[in-house]
Amino acid sequence: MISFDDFIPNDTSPIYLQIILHIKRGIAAGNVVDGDEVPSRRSLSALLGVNPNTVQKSYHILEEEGIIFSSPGAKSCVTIDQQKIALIRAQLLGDQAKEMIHAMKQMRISKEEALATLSSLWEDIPS
Amino acid sequence: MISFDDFIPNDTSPIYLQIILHIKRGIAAGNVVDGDEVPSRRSLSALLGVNPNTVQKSYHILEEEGIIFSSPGAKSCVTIDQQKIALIRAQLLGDQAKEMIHAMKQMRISKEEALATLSSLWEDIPS
Amino acid sequence: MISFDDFIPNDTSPIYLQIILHIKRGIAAGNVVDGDEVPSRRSLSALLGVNPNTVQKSYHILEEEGIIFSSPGAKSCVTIDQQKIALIRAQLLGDQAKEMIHAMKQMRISKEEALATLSSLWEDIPS
Amino acid sequence: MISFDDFIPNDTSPIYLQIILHIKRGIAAGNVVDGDEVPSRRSLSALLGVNPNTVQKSYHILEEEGIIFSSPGAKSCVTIDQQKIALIRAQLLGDQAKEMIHAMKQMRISKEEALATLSSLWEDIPS
DNA sequence: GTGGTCTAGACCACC
DNA sequence: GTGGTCTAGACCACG
Repeated sequence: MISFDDFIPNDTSPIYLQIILHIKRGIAAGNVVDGDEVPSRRSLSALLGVNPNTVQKSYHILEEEGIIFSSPGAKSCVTIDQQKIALIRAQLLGDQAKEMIHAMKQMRISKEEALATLSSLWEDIPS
Repeated sequence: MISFDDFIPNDTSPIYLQIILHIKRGIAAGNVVDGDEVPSRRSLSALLGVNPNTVQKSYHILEEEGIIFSSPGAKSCVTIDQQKIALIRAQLLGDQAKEMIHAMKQMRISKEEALATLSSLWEDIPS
Repeated sequence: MISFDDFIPNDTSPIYLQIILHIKRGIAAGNVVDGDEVPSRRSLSALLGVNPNTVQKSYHILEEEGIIFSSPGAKSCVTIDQQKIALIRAQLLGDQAKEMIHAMKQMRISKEEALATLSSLWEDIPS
Repeated sequence: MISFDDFIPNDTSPIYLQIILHIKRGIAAGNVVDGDEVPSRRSLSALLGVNPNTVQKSYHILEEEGIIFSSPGAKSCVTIDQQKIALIRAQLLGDQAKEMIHAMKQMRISKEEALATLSSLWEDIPS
């Protein structure tokens, strides 16, 4: 089951997109296997303190992307194989790295300073 | 004059925030000195393909933060000293690094793999 | 519920200010009591033929003045006591009278003619 | 010559409309006769502390309404007869009275209180 | 359905 | 030309 303990909402991006991203990252982390359940709309909305509709919207999009599968009355579950997981992981990792590099270059920060900063802050961020 | 050639819009964050971030990164890069002009609302909005009002909102917030100065009929300009620049740079660098680390940890990606990915992609991203 | 049947838009003053004025006059008239609902942004904008955003602006200002109270998803309502009502009434009455007198004096119209004109037209204006 | 000593700008209506109204009221007051000069663009803009373009806009509209007449190089002057003056006066007086009555009725203020308020404040407003 | 925000286009006043 | 404001329409999150 995907954990949402480390979900940190930010208000510059729509919540439903943040939820999608969180779930994809959980999948990339290998925390889920094919057939795993996802939290129910009700329980997740209660946990995150958001509206059930918002969670519903996230799940609906993930369903359209073929990542989760719902059937009426039953729990929703993840439908994904190892290949897809690797793909998602590579995609998210690459995007994040590119965004970081782009930001650094806009600020004229050298590769060395960027890597050193990341390295020094690494332990400070809780898992 | 601050350049917007390398401005890459993304649609998950409000445009006016992206503009603010771009300008702050330009300041952090040392591309701007005290008294420098910023592009007019109209010219920048035409360049970015957005509404002048969106640029206006960005500039208004930057003005409230004491980073730019405007007066009716005249060009707006940057009002900033070296200390503020250093502060903005440290803030942006730290925030970006923390976001990267948070994403990596959510995906259970090790420090080594993260740094290696950044390193290998560094040259691919144009300045 | 406050009525907008007798709302007459004029195009020399911003609509959002006219809406604010109309609501304050309704309060001064005693048509509204503490806890009364105000029309929703959408319904009022449809009724007046303006954009919901324009109504939103009016309500936002009234909220800053402590006259109405809003919370997401719920209906907005009036928060006002008898003292505030008397204050608003006195303010609006005084302002209106002063503006009338100022206009009369600019046109060199005597007090007698002004009062006589008001008196003779009084019945012609529908409530 | 029309006086602008008692011109009191308010920021809820465009300045060029306020200037037009002021001139019309001056005409209604009988302060001008046919052929009278109006202040030059430059002098009036300096007096009111506004931009010459704004005064120009007011004069242009008055010209289209046939109230003032300009010819290149010469001073602009009022072209109006006694009949027109009476018409303008009646119009402005009626409009002002109607607006006052409408406001009073919206606030459920009686004719007696309205007249009494006007009467009591009359001397307080400077000519 | 509700309130709140973001983006868009037109207009006003100024240099 | 410049900055500033008002109105418009679409979208997000909530009850």
